[in-house]
Amino acid sequence: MTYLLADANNFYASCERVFNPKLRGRPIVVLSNNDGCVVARSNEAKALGIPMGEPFFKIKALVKAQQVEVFSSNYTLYADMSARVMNILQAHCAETEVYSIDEAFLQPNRYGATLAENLDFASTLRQTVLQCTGIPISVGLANTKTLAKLANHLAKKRSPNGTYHLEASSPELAELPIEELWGVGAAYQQRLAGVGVRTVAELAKVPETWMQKEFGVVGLRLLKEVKGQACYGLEPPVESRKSIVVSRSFAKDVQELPALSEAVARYATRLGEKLRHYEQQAEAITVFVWANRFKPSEQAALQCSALSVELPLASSNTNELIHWARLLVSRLYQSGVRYKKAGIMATALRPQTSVQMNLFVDEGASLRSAQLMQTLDGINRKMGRNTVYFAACGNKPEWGPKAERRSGRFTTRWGELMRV
DNA sequence: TCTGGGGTCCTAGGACCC
DNA sequence: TCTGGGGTCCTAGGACCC
Repeated sequence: MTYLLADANNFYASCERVFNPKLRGRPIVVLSNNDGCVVARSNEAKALGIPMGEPFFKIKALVKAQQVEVFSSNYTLYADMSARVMNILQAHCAETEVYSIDEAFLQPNRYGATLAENLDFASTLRQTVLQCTGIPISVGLANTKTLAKLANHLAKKRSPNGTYHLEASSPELAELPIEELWGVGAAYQQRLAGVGVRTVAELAKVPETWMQKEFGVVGLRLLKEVKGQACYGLEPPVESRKSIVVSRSFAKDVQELPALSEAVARYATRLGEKLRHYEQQAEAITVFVWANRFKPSEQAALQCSALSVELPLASSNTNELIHWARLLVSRLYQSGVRYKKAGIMATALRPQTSVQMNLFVDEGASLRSAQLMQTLDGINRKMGRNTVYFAACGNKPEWGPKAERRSGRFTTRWGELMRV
């Protein structure tokens, strides 16, 4: 069985380039929320030595000197471009697993195809996506997902036509450091380096019993996948999430309870929208607050604190979510702490349709509030997010999000169509 | 001055039960 | 002297991913 991993090259940067041809050949970086960190770089930006995840303020001088093009995240645009790419992949492959916004595992239509035929298929697929969307992708081929990911990495680095094939016996594995492997993060890398395992080929020689003892079933599967034994298949799309989180950093530290409370009310609003969008209700919510970890004076214990509550009745109602969120945040709040970030998480999710009755709850009222939410969502969908919102969310706060360099939402907003 | 956001899975340990 | 054993469920924390 052959797995293909199709992965867009520098996806966010490529999206920006599609709508602005002047950006061709230029260094581009895309920033995270609040214009905080670098989350995507064009090849030219990588060549300038800008690392992934670098705080923006640290590269401002370089950006100016090298005339790097800088963009705030435009997730509306990226999500729409992603859908276009995925549609094409799905149209050409028998089986697909959309793994993230910019990558998908695929299986081609034909069984028993030769390697040459599969490589040819991958190359054609790449051409098609580029032609139809303007997004360049690379395709890795292998008989396990882990090796296909690795092959994709090589396709980007070494292959002129953006495709690459690997197998367990490929000599390249001796040159590839283990941290390039899907499933090896900083902790695994360190522990493996501690016993002298530094390359993928070295990992492949480790006894399975040792691996299982030290790294559990996750480690064992990793090892087997590297040796060419598939442990993971294509996953069907998840029909319901297990948790939903909304969290944001503040553009400025927040020290007062009313401001913190407003922020959490906004996140609760967004959480309600997401829950209703997925037709789910939460049985419990958790509120988090983070002290600014870059201010050494804060007590370490306060870096992140959280409180949860079980809702009396599973809900996706913004009004109720705000009510409980404000209660939790008022109990978490400590004066004198500089808060940098807050968030809210819905857990114990259940489908919206299964109505849980409760003797002490007025059903008529909950029906009316469901209608209110529908109306609210309808207006905000039509007129733009936050056209109508709860007073608890406040107005134009100081801590509010920063996105000073966002490009137009060219494909989803009539008012932001591309100008030529 | 400025440091992202949203997920999943696995494991260990405690509570509880028979 | 000597203090069961095994199962399930839940949660917190750690690891990973993009």
